[in-house]
Amino acid sequence: MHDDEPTNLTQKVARIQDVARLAGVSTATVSRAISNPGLVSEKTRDAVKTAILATGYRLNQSARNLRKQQAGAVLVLVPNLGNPFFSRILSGISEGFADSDYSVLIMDTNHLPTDHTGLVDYFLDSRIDGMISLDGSLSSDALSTFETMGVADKIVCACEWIADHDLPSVRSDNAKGAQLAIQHLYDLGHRKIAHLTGPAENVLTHERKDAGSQMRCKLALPMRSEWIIRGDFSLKSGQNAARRFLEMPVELRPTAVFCASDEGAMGFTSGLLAAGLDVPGDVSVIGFDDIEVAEHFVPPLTTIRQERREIGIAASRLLRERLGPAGKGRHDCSIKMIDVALKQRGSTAPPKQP
Amino acid sequence: MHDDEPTNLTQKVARIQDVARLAGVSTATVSRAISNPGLVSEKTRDAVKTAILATGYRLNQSARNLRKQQAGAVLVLVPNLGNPFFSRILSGISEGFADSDYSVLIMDTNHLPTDHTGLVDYFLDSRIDGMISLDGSLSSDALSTFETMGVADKIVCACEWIADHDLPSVRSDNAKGAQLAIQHLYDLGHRKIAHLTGPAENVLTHERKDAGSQMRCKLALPMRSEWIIRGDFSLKSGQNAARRFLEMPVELRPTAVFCASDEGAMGFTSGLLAAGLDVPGDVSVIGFDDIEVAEHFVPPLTTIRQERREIGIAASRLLRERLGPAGKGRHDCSIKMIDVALKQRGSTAPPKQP
DNA sequence: GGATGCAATGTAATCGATTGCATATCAAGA
DNA sequence: TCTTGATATGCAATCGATTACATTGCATCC
Repeated sequence: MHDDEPTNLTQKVARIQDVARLAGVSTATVSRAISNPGLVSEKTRDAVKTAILATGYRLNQSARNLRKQQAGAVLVLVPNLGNPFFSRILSGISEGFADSDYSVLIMDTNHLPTDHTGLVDYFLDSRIDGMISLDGSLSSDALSTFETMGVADKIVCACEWIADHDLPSVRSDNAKGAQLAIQHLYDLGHRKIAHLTGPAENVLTHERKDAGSQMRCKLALPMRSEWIIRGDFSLKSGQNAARRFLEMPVELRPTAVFCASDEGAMGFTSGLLAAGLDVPGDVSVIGFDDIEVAEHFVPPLTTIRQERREIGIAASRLLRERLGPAGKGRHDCSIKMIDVALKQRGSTAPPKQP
Repeated sequence: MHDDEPTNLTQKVARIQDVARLAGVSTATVSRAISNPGLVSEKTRDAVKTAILATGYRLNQSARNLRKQQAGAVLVLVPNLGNPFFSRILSGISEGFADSDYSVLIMDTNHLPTDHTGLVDYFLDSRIDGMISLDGSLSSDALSTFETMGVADKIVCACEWIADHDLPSVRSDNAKGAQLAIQHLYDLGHRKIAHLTGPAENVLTHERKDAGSQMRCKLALPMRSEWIIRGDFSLKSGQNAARRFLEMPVELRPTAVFCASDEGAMGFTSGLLAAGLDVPGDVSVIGFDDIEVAEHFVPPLTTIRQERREIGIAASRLLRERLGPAGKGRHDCSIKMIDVALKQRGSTAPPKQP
């Protein structure tokens, strides 16, 4: 009695029929006026436009999707939503799809069964048309399932990519980033430079470590195996690394550390500070990523900036190309490289005794 | 020539027709066997099951959605995806919908036009059936638009809620959290306790501040206006607060600070440490949220734990109830309160001179 | 004037599942 | 034997848009 509103129930939303009737044309014309305006005369187009406004018509996506045999959605796979590194990429992706008819689904692979084979069901159930994976650790099983089901060409990678598979991908110029980092430390006068790596199986880990090593080699810098400290991108692994660092005999300690991630760099720095060392006074630390907190860290973190929003936008563009009518038979392994830059802040300085 | 696979093109995916033919029944029966098994005899059910397996049939969600006049998706609004606080809630929500036919869309309100009125289009375009808002700052305009379009009863709030509107919501027991925090500091011997607030217009800010003040009042603790420091939940605002703290004459400085967020607490702590003070030696700091990094912070942060995954799960449950056939006419303003707990770690200790 | 071609529009089939209504079957009760 | 009712199933309309194909109108050219 107090919340019966029959008005809302009887007043159905307008369908394309209603628009057509009001505009004095057929539904086909209305449909064309909406999604292929070039095919309709200007007069008719206007009539349709007015009718749409008058009826408050809104296109029913479900109906369109059924007829067009599409899902109207894409899925984004994130290794860990709790990692703030991914947020900007996600917003870039959202932005990239904002002017499209695609909805963007986001899923955390952390909370998925480790066998990602089930993801193919999303395609098969026509829930998604395409996929962007920020996770380079998709199982090989999953990949081959995608291939046999013929959906592999609707997947693009961003940030991380999948070794031994030629999915198109968008990535930062990790090698250049590592070079910039080493070069920066070198220019400050550092000669004993350590590296805190990412997790063992990660593609980024190798890319950054190898490029860094090559650079040190090129600059004829000394290298010691203890100076490669295993980490996993996390704050905690950075703290562990600090412990390892402090265990080294003082004369063997590096004067600077290039960390494969900002979180690792921050954890490492915290660990050193807690032990009474000064950053950058005693040790210079440089990170990788330039996440939001990096510049608010104490000391503000020198790091390699990844243009995360750019990556997201580029990935969405890439996927949209592939999903569009043009990009059917494409199997070229395109790689879109996004530039990186050194952000010099307070965590790096010349060494005490050069 | 090298990647022509006509097999994949001709071999259409099975439709319900194909299953029906193979099982020797009508499509109606197949449909019922799938979504309302009780209506079908066991023998038929088995036959259908075998036929589904044999054909590799997968239900086409678009078709079902069109017929059932639903979108098969829900939208989650997040104030800021870059804030790791939300990740667990999101995974709780995902989990809550995992066994349903709903897809979960995630959207960052940060990157949306500030007038959220446009969100109603998602309903109108039949792209979503419901919405969970983690953002308490939805505009009043948007809310009334939702109401006039009759979709307000398909929205639930989580974490934050919307003042002056009676949307159902799931939230932590913020008042209890504030009380626990103050009580903890009191038990340690602190009498001069400051509070670092959240952003001014936020519902959580008021809830936590007011409950904290009441508690201090109840414990007959002194209160000074400088001891309420405005913040905005962010790391940076915590650092600013540290600056404010250090400007106070030493004799007026509180011995403990209850921060309305972990990020704020961490920023505040960094600021103090950078100035040479010790935490908890000189000042005890307690946060709110228990985000992942809290326990890896140096010192490990004492905080009020919110069961974020629980919140997400409860919110999804609440929304599913509302979307189900039963929950149509419900307009009760249900509030589901999730319990909080004190996590005692290393950032709080008895004051120096009690 | 008639053929030709293009532009604009209409007709109606189609996408694939769901479901109201009708029907068939069978057991129990009168 | 004939109802009656319950159970299981089938028929066919339906959801709302898209689009292949057909048609119309009109300008152009020989």
